[in-house]
Amino acid sequence: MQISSRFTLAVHILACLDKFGGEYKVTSDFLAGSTNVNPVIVRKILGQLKSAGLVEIARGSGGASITRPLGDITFLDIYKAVECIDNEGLFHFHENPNENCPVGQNIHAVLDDKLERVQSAMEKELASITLEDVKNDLSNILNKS
Amino acid sequence: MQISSRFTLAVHILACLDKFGGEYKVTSDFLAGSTNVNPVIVRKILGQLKSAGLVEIARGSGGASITRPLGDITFLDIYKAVECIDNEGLFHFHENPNENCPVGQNIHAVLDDKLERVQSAMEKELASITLEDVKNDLSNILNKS
DNA sequence: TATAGTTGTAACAAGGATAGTTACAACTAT
DNA sequence: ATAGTTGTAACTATCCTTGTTACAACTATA
Repeated sequence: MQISSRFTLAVHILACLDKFGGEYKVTSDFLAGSTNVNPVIVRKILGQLKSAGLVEIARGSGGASITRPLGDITFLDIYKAVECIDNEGLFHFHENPNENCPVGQNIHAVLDDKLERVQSAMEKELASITLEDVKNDLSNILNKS
Repeated sequence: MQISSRFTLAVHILACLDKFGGEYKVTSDFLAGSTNVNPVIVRKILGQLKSAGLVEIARGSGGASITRPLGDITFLDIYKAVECIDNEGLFHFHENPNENCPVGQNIHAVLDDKLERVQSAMEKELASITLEDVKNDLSNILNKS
């Protein structure tokens, strides 16, 4: 099971908003062109980013833009915005282990803290990367060529 | 998107193999009873654990057992055994970003090392937990009651 | 050797998520 | 008033997960 492409798509979109925001009006059609993804999908993701407060979108006239300094937007912010695992954790438990079995009765309690540690490790790393890093690395590549 | 319940199920199964292995013949039906999951699903997971060298299964007569000391089986071993992400990484990329766009052309190169870091952080944590930990924590709970 | 219990696997179905697409009302700068 | 854009509903195809039935292959043991 993989994390959906909405995440990389969202990063791609945000990178475009930064890169082209000054020069062009960045609409869902514009972004659909760069990502090669359907404009409606782009709008859905933009909507999620907006709900998370990461972008604002001009109704009617069109065009989106980033609301915060790039260094203040982490991959964790983006991940949480587009990946709908609100109350659920990263791991999916089998539903109804047998309460009459000493293992089945306690497996949840035994695993919960361990799975929590794994999820935290992942989120900590996600939180250590910002859009600023993406911008810098992209600039380096573009300047070389 | 969540990691499938095959993972927690596999840990549950391995915990049962250790707990009941001396006393009972632990068959897929037995395990289906503790996990409350269909015996065919149990057999599939046992098959994956066998392919990974973590268990051996008695054909014909029935019953499975763990092949290694519990401290030598990490959550990462189990994760890799049951989660089929062989060549693919944890993150799923959108397929065909526009090669004519400076962002689309380089987004993959820019993100790859960052996503790799996230995946490594998660796997490192998975590798730090063993079935020995599960056994100990389970014992502690059972002794208290 | 015949039997009974078990494994391995195929085949199918239901359910949920992803991703694509069309369509259209609502909105707003010009 | 218009033209371009957003937000959203509705529908589809596809994939993955999980559950289920069915049955051939296997082996301990009676």
